[in-house]
Amino acid sequence: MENKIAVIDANNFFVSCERVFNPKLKNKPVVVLSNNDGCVVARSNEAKKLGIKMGEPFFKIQSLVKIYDIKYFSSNYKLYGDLSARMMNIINEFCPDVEIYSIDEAFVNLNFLPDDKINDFAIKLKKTIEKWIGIPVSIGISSSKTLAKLANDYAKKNPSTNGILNANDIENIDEFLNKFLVEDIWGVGRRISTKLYRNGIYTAKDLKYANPDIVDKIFHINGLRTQNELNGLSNYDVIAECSPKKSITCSRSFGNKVVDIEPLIEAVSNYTTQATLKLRQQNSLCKAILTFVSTSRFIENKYFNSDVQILENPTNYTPILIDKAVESIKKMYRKGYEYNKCGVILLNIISEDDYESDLFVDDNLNKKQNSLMKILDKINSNYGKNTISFASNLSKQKKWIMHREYLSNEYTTNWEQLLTIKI
DNA sequence: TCTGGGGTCCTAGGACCC
DNA sequence: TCTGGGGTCCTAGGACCC
Repeated sequence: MENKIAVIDANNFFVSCERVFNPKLKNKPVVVLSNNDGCVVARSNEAKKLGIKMGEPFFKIQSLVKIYDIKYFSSNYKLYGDLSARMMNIINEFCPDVEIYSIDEAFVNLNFLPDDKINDFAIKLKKTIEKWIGIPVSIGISSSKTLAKLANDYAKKNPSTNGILNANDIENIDEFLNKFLVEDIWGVGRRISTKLYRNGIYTAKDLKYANPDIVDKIFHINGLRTQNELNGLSNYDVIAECSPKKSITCSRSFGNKVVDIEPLIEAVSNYTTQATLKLRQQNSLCKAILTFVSTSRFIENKYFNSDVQILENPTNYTPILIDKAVESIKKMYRKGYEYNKCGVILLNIISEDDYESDLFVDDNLNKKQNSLMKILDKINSNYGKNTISFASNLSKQKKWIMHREYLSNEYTTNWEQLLTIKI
């Protein structure tokens, strides 16, 4: 029996989320912007047709926005995160093994179904998601993740499929693969594509039959895996358990340029607070913290620096990590630059359970710190983020805070805003 | 004026050891 | 003073994903 993997992927997810609570946006060109309203990160099909590219700076499309009356929104991650969770719950009700791959995408294992039930099952799943939460999805099915992604891609772009394609049903799979350039394949980016083209490998079909030695030379082990997957041999399993993060990043571009050290310290303290909360939520400790500062990439007077601090003992205690990050900022800060971004990355993450306390660690102190953090997390989760926060996070004029001028309401997580919906 | 954020995996090369 | 080769660990950087 053939292996059966499906990938379920929301169409233009952020835009679709905005449309759920604002039906007037239907059939109109809509874009969603990145933090600070900088770039376009999601586009409706109508906006795609106008030639707006993924990642395009918003200021560059101003004239298009006016001419075509394009609607635009800041990223509303609370709303998108909530709708994503609902979508994943529905998928989970249908399938035992679900791998949540990204905010809008999941791989599922369909081997529990007989072959002749697959298509009806996919239709039902798609309809249920659309009916219950109003998000349109596409479904691709095949014997490997890579082929399922191609099937999904095709289903999304070709209305005749009704948004679902089971590649296991395709009679002439080579003909199908010949429709895709190598750069359309999951795991093949721009750099590798260029090298493949230079070697005469243009389409997915070409890569399927390419000389493995050449593939290995330019694309290494991952290339060979992708090649296997194109041949229908699954090299990437559906991994249902969500594994703890191996690194946790928190960084933002600033709303305004920053030249003094104080706002940098304030921002980095804030980001460290957010990152350590995530660390505690997955019951982990980290052994190191990397802090970085940078100016814009697009100006002459550039500066980038990063600094790693190894911790004496693994920890998830916010004050210790803030101290380290602030120390790094002080070390890296240079006068005369216009900073536009800083951030922290928690590294060498281990599970709390795996940490056997060191002979020299004051175990009592550890326990006190732990319970203090738990109380703080609880209060902040019950009474709102930043009900209690750290001294270095407090300031009246947060110059660095990001702009989100065109934010929609948090309809699903804030009931007061729910009442403002106009139908 | 205005150009995102958060991840993972792999490789090459250096340091070190025997 | 000369100096091989293999193994391991670590880190920086590259490439990719959404």
